[in-house]
Amino acid sequence: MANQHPLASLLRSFCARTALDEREQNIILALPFTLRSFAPLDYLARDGAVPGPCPVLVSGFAFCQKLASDGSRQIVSIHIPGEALDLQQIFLSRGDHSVQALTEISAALIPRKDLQGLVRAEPNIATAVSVHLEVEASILREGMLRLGRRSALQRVAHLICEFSARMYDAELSELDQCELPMTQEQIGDMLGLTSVHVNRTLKALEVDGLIVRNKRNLRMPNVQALRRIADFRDEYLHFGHQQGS
Amino acid sequence: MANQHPLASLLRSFCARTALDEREQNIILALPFTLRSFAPLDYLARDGAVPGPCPVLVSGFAFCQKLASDGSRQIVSIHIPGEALDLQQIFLSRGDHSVQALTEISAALIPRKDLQGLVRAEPNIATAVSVHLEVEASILREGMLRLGRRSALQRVAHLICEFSARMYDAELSELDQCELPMTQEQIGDMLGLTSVHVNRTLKALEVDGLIVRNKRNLRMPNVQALRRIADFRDEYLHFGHQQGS
DNA sequence: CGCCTATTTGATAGCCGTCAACCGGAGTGG
DNA sequence: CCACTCCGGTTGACGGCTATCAAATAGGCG
Repeated sequence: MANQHPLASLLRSFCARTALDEREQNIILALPFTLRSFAPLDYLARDGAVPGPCPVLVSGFAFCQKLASDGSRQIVSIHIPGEALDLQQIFLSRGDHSVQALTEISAALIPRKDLQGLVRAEPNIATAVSVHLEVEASILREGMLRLGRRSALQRVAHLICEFSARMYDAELSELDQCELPMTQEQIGDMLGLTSVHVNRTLKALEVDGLIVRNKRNLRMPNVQALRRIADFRDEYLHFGHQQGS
Repeated sequence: MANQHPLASLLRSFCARTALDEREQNIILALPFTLRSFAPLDYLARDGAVPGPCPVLVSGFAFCQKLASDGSRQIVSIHIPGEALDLQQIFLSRGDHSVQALTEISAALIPRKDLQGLVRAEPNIATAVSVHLEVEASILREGMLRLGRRSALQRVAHLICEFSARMYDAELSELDQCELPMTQEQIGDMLGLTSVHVNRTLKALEVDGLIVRNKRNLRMPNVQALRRIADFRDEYLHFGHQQGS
């Protein structure tokens, strides 16, 4: 029932990290929005443009990217159902990155004015939004460590660990199994590698028995071992009830 | 006069991006804090620890870092005087990165409770804090592009451009000149390079006439050319009056 | 003066990028 | 139904950028 509301899973992730009473929860669920579908690679926001309404992913996957002037792409984040896509920019007048659909998606578009008003009027909800921003920033920092200081094998393994951990936390998959919604080229654009090398690296992980592949579906027979070689610890994802004292 | 208040430059950067009236400005200046000095490499916050009071840099430089389990370090951000160091974590119960002094610094330590109370009671100030978080996140995303998709030469040039642009915006240096407060090893830890290669790269920039070095003091005879090869555009820093509509 | 750290330079190795070709499945149109 | 096309995935050969190892220089400080 509650799970059928398009914003239910966003609310769920807010409540997991910040205490919200019933009235506040209902205010979030009462936010105005319009549901819209997007095809793969459709833009939900453009780098340099004035931000539009804030999209919340109802189903499907999306990513944020930046382009270098030589055309090379860096995917800076990937988003799973239930996540807000553009909270990063509710108060900025220009986008600093683009947001694109990775798969077919359905998104609830919330007018920025309403979100801004909510943040002004409701301190607890404002806190929840700040926590959301802080967790996203934490994931970005871990992404920098991944890009700057890890080998290709570690990067790919780490991405798999992070993605499956987030999917598991959102109750969207098992911990030892997930379906990566990206092409190998997109994985490369996320990890600072070429698609060719991503391919070789996935194969190496498979030869080592750390993953089993079937198309883009991955099974991890030994999650502990995979996390060890990836140097993955999930603290930076700030799962669970993390309200500070 | 106002510039002598330890929080004056933080307030200044808030006001540059978010409209705050005089009452609100005075509330910020009335925040309780204790001034403290730190020696280079002293910790202001530790990865995994419960966050303490929030430090605001009054003088000197600081950085945030994460460690991989093999001991290699990734510096994820560098901070200049006037910046808040740990707003990222005011609402989180565990730090996800460490904060260390880069040089001798003086910091105003603000109790987290007071900051949290401020954010709850003052919507405009809460907005200013959110904008601060969003700008920091934007810098992290550009950092990911730098790490993932740029050559060593571009990375070093880009870092110089970013640092000098931020120092210039804070009115702490000229646009074509700055003093990098980091060792070459720390620059490497920021850019995903070794100190040896940073050294060679700095030399290459100097041979190309893009920088002139005197110890750690840099002069950029041709800022435009340096920015071009760095692929640096300052929009991601969200300078100026950026309050969204 | 002597120690320690930061910088500089050289030689070598290796990870990953580049280029190129081929494969395989899905969709399309004849 | 089958040929064609296209995109994503796979594999091999080769090269280059950057790491690694090593050593020498320079500067700061007791």
